[in-house]
Amino acid sequence: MRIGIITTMQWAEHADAVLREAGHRRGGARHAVVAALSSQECCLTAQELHDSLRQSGRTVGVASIYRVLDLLVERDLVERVDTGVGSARFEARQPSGEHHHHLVCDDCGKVEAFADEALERAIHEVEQREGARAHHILLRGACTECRAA
Amino acid sequence: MRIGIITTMQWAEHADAVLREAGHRRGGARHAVVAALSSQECCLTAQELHDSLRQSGRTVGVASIYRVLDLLVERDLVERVDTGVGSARFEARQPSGEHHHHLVCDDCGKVEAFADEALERAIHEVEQREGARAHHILLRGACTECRAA
DNA sequence: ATACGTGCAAAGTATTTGCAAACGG
DNA sequence: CCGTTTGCAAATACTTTGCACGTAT
Repeated sequence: MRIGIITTMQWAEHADAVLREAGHRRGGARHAVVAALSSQECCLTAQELHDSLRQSGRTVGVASIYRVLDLLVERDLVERVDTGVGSARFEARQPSGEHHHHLVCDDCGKVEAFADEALERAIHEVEQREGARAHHILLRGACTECRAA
Repeated sequence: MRIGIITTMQWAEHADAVLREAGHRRGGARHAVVAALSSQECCLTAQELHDSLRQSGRTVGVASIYRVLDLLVERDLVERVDTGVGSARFEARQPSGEHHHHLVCDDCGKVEAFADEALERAIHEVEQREGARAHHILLRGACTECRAA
């Protein structure tokens, strides 16, 4: 079970390697954004990244954050999630293909993760048939918190 | 096969009925937007709706278009599709539950529709399990045109 | 050394809001 | 009549771009 498995920790190195091979230099902003993304379970907005970096003492211009994210998305290193509520969200894409999808709360806009194997199998078939390279699924409903309240 | 089937033509009346029961009045802008959506197979942007209405001689303020769309989305009469490319898109939601999903072209940004029964079954189960009310699936890849080119 | 990366501020889109007039029930 | 709906313009939210400077290779 070791082959093909790349842990979250290793994602940052993987991203750096891909970009280096593509001829990109690694400035401070990109390094900080990649580090922040790699330590994150679920998707973040550009603003959240910006705030989180500032709190760790490394202020990065918001424009650089968007530019780095663009680059990462182009290379399929990061997935962009558009929930339709607030700004776009971004999360690291594991090269293993392992991933989850999201539920957006109708009430408070919060985003939760979910995963399902049968669903993945079904969508993988459709993906092949339609010649697509990637997919993303969005559920709408009440998040755990709003359901309880 | 007649029970439960509501055709596209009937969607407009259905929408009007739902909104009337909710205590909304039917002004000209809303009527025009509902009519435009009902005659449309696939999702449109607010701008496309605006242009299309102007061409049919009924100019509607863009703010009203957004307000009407908000109302329709709130009542689950319209589905909002965020492709991450350009603006949000909107399409009529058939009360029968019949619907399709979309593929966004990485190349030109065009949006194509697709449907799959097995996929619907799989996602329906997840929806139940997670307590969600709706779902939407986005594929990314090359559209028919860009694949040919 | 030299081109790429970065930050700032300005510009660009997409969408929402305030307000007064028009209009439906 | 009264409160909703509408259109306009202004405001806001998010993202991209221009440009001068820094810095990795």
